[in-house]
Amino acid sequence: MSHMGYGCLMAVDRDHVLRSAAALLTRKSTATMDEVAKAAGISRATLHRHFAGRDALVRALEALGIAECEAAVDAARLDEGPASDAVRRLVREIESAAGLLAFLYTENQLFEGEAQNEGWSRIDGRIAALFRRGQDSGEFRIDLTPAWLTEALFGLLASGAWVVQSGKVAPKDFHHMIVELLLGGALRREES
Amino acid sequence: MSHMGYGCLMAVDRDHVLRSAAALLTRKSTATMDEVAKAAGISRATLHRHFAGRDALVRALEALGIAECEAAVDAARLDEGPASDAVRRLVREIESAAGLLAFLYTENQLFEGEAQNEGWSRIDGRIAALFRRGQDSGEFRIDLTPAWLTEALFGLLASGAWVVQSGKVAPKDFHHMIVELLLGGALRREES
DNA sequence: CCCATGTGAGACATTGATGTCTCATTCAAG
DNA sequence: CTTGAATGAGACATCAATGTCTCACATGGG
Repeated sequence: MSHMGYGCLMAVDRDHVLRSAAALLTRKSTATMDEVAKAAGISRATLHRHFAGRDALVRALEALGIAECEAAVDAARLDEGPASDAVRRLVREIESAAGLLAFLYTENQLFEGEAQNEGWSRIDGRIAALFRRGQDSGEFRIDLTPAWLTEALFGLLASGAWVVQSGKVAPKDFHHMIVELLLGGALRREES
Repeated sequence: MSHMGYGCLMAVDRDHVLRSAAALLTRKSTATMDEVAKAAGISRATLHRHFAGRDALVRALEALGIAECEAAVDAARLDEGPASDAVRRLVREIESAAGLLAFLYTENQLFEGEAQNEGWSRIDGRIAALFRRGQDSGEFRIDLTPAWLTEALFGLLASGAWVVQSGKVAPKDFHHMIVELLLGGALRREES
C-alpha cells in the first residue's frame, strides 16, 4: 500500500471534505480555510494536503457541481417524453445538488474571467435544448427564450435551496415549489 | 459654505459613488476598495472619507437597496386593482434597482447574523401580502406559499439582472421575461 | 517489534487589503 | 488675490488569511 498515491479511502475523504465545504460555504461564503477544515473535522494542514489552496478548493467544488449537474441531466433523459415531464425529472435529479449549486451561483468569481469552465456551457446548452424542444412541440410558450428559461431554472433552484435552508419552507416542498412555479406560474389556470 | 458639514453636492457625490460601487460589485463582488474608488472616479482617500470602510460601504449599499425597494413598493400601489397588475407595476418600478438587488442577493454576509436589517422583513411582508391578496381574490394559485413567491420574485430579479448584464438577453425584455415567467410560467395557456 | 504513512498542532514568513496619516494641489467663495 | 475646504497621491503600519514548514503521535502492515 505504499505507492498507491491517491485512491482507496483518500477518495471518500476528499469527497467528504468537499461536501462539508460546500455545506459551510453555502451558508458563509467568506469562511476561512481553518473554518472549512474544522467543519470537515480535519486540520488545516490536512485540508491543504488535499487542496493546494482556497482557489483549488473552489475549483474542485465547481468541478463537483458540474459533475453532479451533468449526472442529473443524464439521469433525467431530457429528450424522452413530454418536455414538461423531463423538466420535472431534471429538478428531481438535481435537487440533492441544489445547495452546492446555490453556492456556486453566488461565486461570481468563477464567471468573471473570459475562460469560464466549458462544463457549464454544455449543461446550459443541453437544458436550453430541452426548453427549445418543448417550444417546438407546442408545450412551452415561445415568447420566453430557452436561454432565459435555463437561467431562471438555475435562479429558482438557488432561491429554493436558500429558502429551504433558512427554514421558511419544508424540504419536501422543494420540488413542487420550483417545478410548479417554473412551468405553471403564479396565476391560476382557467377551469376549462 | 464653511460649516455646512454634509449636504449640497456631497449627497449627489455619495450617491454617485454608491451607484458605481453597486455596478462594479455586482460584476466582481471581491473588488478592492481601490478598484471601487477608481470605478467611481475618485481616490481611495476620498472614498474612505465617505465610507469608514468596506463594511460601511456594503451597509450603505444595503440601505440604498432597501430604500429603492421600499420606494418601488410604494409607487406600485400593491393594494390597488388586480394583484397581477400590481405585480407588473412592482417589477416595472423595481427594474432600475435590479442590479443592486442582484449584488445584495449574493452578499449573504448580510444575512448570516441574527440581526438582519428589518427593512427586508418589512418589504418581504408587503410583497407577501400582495401575493396573499391575489390568492384570496382567486387570481393566484394557493399551493405556492406567499413566502416562496416573494423569494422567487427576488431570485428571478437577480437572475434577470445577471442575464441582462451578461448580454444574453436585451434589457428591454427584462420586464416581460420576469413578469411572464413569474405569473404565467413556461407552459402555454390552453386556448380557451 | 519496527517502520512508513497520514495526521494534528503549531510556528513562521508572506502577501494583500485595509485603515490612517501627511502634504501638495485645485477650486470656488469672499 | 486670499483663504479654506475638498481632493488626489502616496507613504506607512496593521492585520487577517494564507502558504509552508517542522515535529510529535498514532495507526496499520510487514
